[in-house]
Amino acid sequence: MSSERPFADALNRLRGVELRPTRQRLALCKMLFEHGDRHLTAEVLHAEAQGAGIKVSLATVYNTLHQFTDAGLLREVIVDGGKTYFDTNTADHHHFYLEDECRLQDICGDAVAISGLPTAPDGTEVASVDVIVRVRKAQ
Amino acid sequence: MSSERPFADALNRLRGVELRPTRQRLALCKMLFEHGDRHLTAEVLHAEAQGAGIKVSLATVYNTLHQFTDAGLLREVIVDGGKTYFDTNTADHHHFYLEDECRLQDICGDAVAISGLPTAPDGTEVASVDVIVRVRKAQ
DNA sequence: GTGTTTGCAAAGTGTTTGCAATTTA
DNA sequence: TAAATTGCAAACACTTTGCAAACAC
Repeated sequence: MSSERPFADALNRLRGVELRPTRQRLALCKMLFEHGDRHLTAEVLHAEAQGAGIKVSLATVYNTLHQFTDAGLLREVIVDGGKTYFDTNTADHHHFYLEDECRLQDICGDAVAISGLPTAPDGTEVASVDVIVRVRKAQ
Repeated sequence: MSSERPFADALNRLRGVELRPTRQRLALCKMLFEHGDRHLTAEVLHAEAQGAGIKVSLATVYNTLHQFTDAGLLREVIVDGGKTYFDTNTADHHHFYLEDECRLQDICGDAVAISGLPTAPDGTEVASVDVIVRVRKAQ
């Protein structure tokens, strides 16, 4: 969620993770976090930036999304080969994947419990548990 | 699991789903189902076939894997952008994903229970519920 | 000024496709 | 022989990379 000072918010967010607030990063940060939780691909964010008259190259969008992910501002979600979604919600939660629309929808993590999982294979530890509920148009 | 007549098994399997038992399909079917549950990419299966002296093109491996998947002999697993794994276990189950090795390991579905999932979004129905436990080398 | 970031275009990866030649029934 | 299948090479979608020019501090 964002306050009513999107530029100041974006600036603070970047400062918080020690990324230089360049024009491109500020603009992308603003678009990403201004309107609640979002699930975007690099291409979609790039198109959105173009549409808003912001000059950013696709390569920079990719770089920025990965920097934000490394900094913990975003989370990557893999549901569909050959496409990467970036989720602005970094809290513990799961996803519906609407196959017909190639769209993600959050499932709040608090309500969901998974029981009966075996312990991680020898020598490994759990990094994350992802639940993806694939749904499609009811027949 | 397979009997001790891998060629006969492969033949029966193909007949069961009404796919012509061509030399390539027979060979791939045999490799896939002869040795218990496997998680393979097209490239790996292709390399394995080459190694065994079987002449198959990569394109045919892709086609065949998709035909087998459509026929219900295989299941696709997506865990890693830009790579598709095919799982010879079509029973309801989940996966560990060993990130360091890019390798999948089955989690039997019987033991695992997921509670608290909300109902599918309006107008949709659940196609599948995939749980992926990402693990990495314990530090 | 110095080091960081950007944009472009090229390269990379995994996958799909069109079509002539081959194989299966 | 008719229809299905194969293999090749080209095309494809998405992503990453190298490097010179532009920018932030």
